[in-house]
Amino acid sequence: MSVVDVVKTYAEEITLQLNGLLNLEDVVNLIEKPKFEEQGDLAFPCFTLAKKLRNAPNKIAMELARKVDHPVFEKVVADGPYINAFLNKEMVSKHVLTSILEKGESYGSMKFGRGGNITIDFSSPNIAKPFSMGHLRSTVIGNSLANIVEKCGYDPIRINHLGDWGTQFGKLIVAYKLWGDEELVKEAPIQELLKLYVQFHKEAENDSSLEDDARAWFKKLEDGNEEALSLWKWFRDESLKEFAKIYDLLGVHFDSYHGEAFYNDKMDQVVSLLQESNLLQVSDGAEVVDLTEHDLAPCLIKKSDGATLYATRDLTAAIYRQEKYEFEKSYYVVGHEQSLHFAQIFLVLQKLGYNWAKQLVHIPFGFILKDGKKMSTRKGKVVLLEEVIQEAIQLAEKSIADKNPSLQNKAAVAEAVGVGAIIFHDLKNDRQNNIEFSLGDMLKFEGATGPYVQYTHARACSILRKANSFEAVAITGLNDGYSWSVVKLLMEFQAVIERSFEFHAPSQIAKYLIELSQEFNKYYGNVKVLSDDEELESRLALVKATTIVLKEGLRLLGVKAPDEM
RNA sequence: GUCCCAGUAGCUCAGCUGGAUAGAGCAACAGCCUUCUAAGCUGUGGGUCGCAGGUUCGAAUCCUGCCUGGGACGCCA
Repeated sequence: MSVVDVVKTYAEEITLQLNGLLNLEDVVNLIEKPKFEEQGDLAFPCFTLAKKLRNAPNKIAMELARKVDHPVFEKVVADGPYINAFLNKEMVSKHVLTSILEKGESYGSMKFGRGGNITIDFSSPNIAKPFSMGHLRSTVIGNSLANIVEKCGYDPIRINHLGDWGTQFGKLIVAYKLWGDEELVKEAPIQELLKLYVQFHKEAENDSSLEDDARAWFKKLEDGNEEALSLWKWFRDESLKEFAKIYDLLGVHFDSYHGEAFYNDKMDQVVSLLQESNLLQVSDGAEVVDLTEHDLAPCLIKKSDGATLYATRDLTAAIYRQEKYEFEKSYYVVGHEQSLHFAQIFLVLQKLGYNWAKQLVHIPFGFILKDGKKMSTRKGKVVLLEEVIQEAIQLAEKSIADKNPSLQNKAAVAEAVGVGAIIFHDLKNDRQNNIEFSLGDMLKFEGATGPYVQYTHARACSILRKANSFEAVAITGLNDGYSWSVVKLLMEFQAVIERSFEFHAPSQIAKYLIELSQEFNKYYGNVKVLSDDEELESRLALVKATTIVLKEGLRLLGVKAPDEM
């Protein structure tokens, strides 16, 4: 049983009394959650009816409330212009708890995706640059969306579209040849390459010929020049090793690491396709697709020196992915600053006659700001993710030493808590918000945080461990207000997942988990679970069901839920 | 200049497909561990929902204009 079921029942009962004035769907859409606990569990506002019947909403509510009757409702009352229904706590909680225990971690799973593929392009860090806080957002949002989509019955294809191609490599090669040192690079590849990259931009401010050299070297790379290629490969390998450490810590994996370079030999076809379709125009020596009819700037396909651009690769990648995966949807979890770029390539694909272009979705997110401004790699202004993660883990270790020194496998728990804090901090707010970088906020373990949810889960697990035996056979349902608040939230789980899918919003789940934790902690503080009476089994069922939903919800965010902490 | 995103409590944010008395967390203050993990719970104070119009029985929510912050706007990605 879920909210959807009880809402439907309520709507059916109301519709029955309306003689076709409103259809079932209208009524379902009108039903809302009352604002205050004492107003009941479901509310139906009578304003629309008032208009149709030309009668006062309060009167209509009074009349209807008298007529609606169903065993699942304890009572139905008129409250001003609303008809408020109070659910039968015992009956509903019995159903909800039994169903969660039966389904276990598959509670809340849906099948509407019917196994269709959804490709998710996320993380996509740039080779030879450090994995910054900025990439964290794409990584955790994309990873969570993959989990959510899977929970809805789709098959997610996790794609790490590595930034392993482009003029930046020309810059890097120039910088390395001018100032680089093989030994230093071998010792600390990412730091050293970043230094070279930053130095390049500094020197290029006074010497614009460097930019020309960089473009030339990138052209050589694209044409298969051996020296360029071997340097490129070396930079790439070293970077991937570094990234693997981070992904391991975050618990993220990919189905494909095909980055930009992978499409290098596939772009010609796409360019010819554009030509055949008469979409290409020459403008200032570059080849572009004009988009003025859509009020957009033209999409650049080839530079005046014949080298390709970002758009060329993304067009090629989209076509390749459709051919290979036949996706039903294709997500791009990429920063908000690239909105124009994606609008352009989606339009170009449509102009090429691809119907599936409608299934492409750019999922933008806000920046991580430093002092109110976007962080810039070019100036070396980055905060390294790995350092932040390590710091979080150390803090978690300290916390454990302080609060639970006898804990087993401390290291694993500290990692789960530290990493959980960072992931949760990123996911709990709307994607679109810019975030001012704050180490303090990320490392907070109290209040609305990942560790708070994890802690709630661990507490609940602890009760279950202390219960002598728990067969879950004698669940009779619960009737008190504290457990009811928890049960009501438990039955909303599926609806929350659906909403997070619809809006590509992991934050919906994070907010929900906070709320569930708060209600459970109130319950914990007010009700003694382990006391021996006839409701013991039902209370244990509530506790067990809560652990299931908390753990599964955290999993959808990519956060672990230790049994003890 | 054009376009996109945002503006809600001291701070960080929910609420935004219109509905009842605008909510959390942090910070401040005051309580609660001989009883299931105090990373917790309870209480207090704190708001012209950026501003001005409009639509509506009803607007933080929808529309228009303006202000503020961030971003994008051709050879970076």
